[in-house]
Amino acid sequence: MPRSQPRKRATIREVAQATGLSPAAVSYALRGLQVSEETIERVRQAAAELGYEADPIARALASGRTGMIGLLCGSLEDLWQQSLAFGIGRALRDKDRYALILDAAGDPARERTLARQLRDQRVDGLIVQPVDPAAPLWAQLAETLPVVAIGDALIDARTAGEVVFDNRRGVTLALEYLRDKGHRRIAVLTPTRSSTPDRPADVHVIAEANRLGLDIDVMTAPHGLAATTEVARAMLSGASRPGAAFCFSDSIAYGVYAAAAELGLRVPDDISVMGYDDHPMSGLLTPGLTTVNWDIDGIVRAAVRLVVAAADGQHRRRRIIQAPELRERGSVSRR
Amino acid sequence: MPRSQPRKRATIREVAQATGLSPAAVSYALRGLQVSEETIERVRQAAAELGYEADPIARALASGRTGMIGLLCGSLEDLWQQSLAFGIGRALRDKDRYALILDAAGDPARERTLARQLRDQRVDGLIVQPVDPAAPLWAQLAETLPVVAIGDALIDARTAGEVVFDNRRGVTLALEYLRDKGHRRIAVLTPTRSSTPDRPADVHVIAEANRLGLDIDVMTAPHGLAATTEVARAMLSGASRPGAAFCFSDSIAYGVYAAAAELGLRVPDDISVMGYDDHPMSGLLTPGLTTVNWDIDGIVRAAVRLVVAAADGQHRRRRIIQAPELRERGSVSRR
DNA sequence: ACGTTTCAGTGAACCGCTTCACAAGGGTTT
DNA sequence: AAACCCTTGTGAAGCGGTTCACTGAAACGT
Repeated sequence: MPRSQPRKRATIREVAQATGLSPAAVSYALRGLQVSEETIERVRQAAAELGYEADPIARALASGRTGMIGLLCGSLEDLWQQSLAFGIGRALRDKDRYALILDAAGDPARERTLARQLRDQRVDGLIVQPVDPAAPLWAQLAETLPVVAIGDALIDARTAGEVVFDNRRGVTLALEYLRDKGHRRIAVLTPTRSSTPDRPADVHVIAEANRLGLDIDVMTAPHGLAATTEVARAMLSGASRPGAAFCFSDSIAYGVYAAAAELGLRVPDDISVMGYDDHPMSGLLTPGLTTVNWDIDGIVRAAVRLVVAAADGQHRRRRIIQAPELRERGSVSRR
Repeated sequence: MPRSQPRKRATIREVAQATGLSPAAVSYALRGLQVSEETIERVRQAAAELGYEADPIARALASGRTGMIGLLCGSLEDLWQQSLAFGIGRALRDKDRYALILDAAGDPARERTLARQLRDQRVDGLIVQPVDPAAPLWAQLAETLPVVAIGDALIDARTAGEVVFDNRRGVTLALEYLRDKGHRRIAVLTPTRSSTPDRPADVHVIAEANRLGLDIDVMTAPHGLAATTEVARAMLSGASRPGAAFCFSDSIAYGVYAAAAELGLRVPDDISVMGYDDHPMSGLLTPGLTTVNWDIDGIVRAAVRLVVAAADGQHRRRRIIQAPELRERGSVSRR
């Protein structure tokens, strides 16, 4: 049947008419509630014939739920976070839910705006990897909406769950490894964050460095390969080049590789590099990037499980701690 | 002011009450329509005081528009497509619009379902990188919704615009390059697609190979580094290893690198590799991946410009052809 | 035989905004 | 002064579902 005009969609009222039922009955029937098996079948039939499918927007307005889960990423410029977002999107889809993915781009103000927007969009739950975990907004949101935080778990609120990176452990792993390899002077490259300069991970770095008697020099790198490369270039061509660079994400480490290549320096002979994340590409570089591995699949599963459970009304409120592992490849030399 | 209860949001009626206007007037005022400057100001004031913000869902239901753009990706497992999706998301945000990103995961059936869902979500426009460009669905959708296609531009419909990859040219570039390097026996690795086996790019490969007198062997690789590596491993350890592998995406080429490393083969000495896309990581590998570069920023800008223009009612209906460039690095050896 | 419970289904209000048709008032034209 | 327009604003009807309070009939217990 050719359909010259984009015929208007069938509404619930038309299905009601076709079946001789009330719209209410149809509404119930389609959700398998309240009505007899027989009616359900009859309604299904009619709906199929009319090509009826409930309008998600109208449904959202009336019921206050959308079936969507908001995903607010810290910065999608980071490749690992891209993978994470993609993984969560896929895991949600497997649970018949959809992710509304937004990117705070490292900006706390934007993060707040987007979080509100997500709430206004009536997402049934929110997974957030907060740029600013200390924002009071999270507590506010968590009162009305299941919020699952991924990260340093500093959200001081009744979240529906938290997937916590044991960054203290991750940092210890990395720094002890570097120390054991004989490194003392270490550049630490952390992602730029407009606010929250005293992010726990950074704090751990400083504390651990003190404990281990390391001489660290913290510098921040904006997101994006080009920007990171620039920072790395400055670090590498400075008067006194450190022996090792500890990068707070594999993406940043990639920038160090790029800068080193430009300057004709070799990894790890001229500069040792450590990453943090373990992105799939890290194993492909030459030399392979030695890094701190977080079980990304585990994180994805945990976050999705928590948020979906909470959205379905089962209160779990669990805190799942992610333990890191050192993934030794070849980017750190003995000194 | 402490807010123990998550006080209900203000509605337009309350703003109307506060200003002594009708809800209609408030609605107009907030959008700067129909009413006097003075009233607009007064309404703005009151809205700010009440913390009023229009409910996007109600607005969508009443007006039929959401401000969102749907983005339907072919397969987000591909790193280049991840970058593309991320880029489009960011570009849209810069235009005060939001992307609803969905992933067809290479499955035409899923693609159709998701496309319909996007339409039902009342997206104002749709950017799609179709898995199955021949599906009649596109024509249907395009009648009621601005659709911008990215890819081989085979969508036979009144799209709002198309960003076309000149794959013929890209393939020619790659294969001529390989021929000039003295390669004759070439493995071609293309992404698995459940349907549309005669994708134009593949067709071009065959045609060009014939023209150039190359001996090609086409094999398909599922998405994902692990799966790709497996296919590459089979290719590399087969009885008669080809001299070069032409991979239809950089992601696939990464799999070849991985497999080669596993098998102790060197790129390019034991196997030459060519990619297609030019993902940022390709320059960081050792050796750098020689590939066909598509201007990803240009694609992002073009797609976003077209879809936003169409969503705003300006009919452009342009077809923008993307010309590829050969990016020579070190993964192909002279034979 | 009668009151009570359960089941299947109904009607209407509502979710919060937009938009259409129309009206009141003031300014211009003829 | 009548006729016309423009501007600013109103009232009410949607948009397409959900949900609450309720009804009529059948089933049940005694």
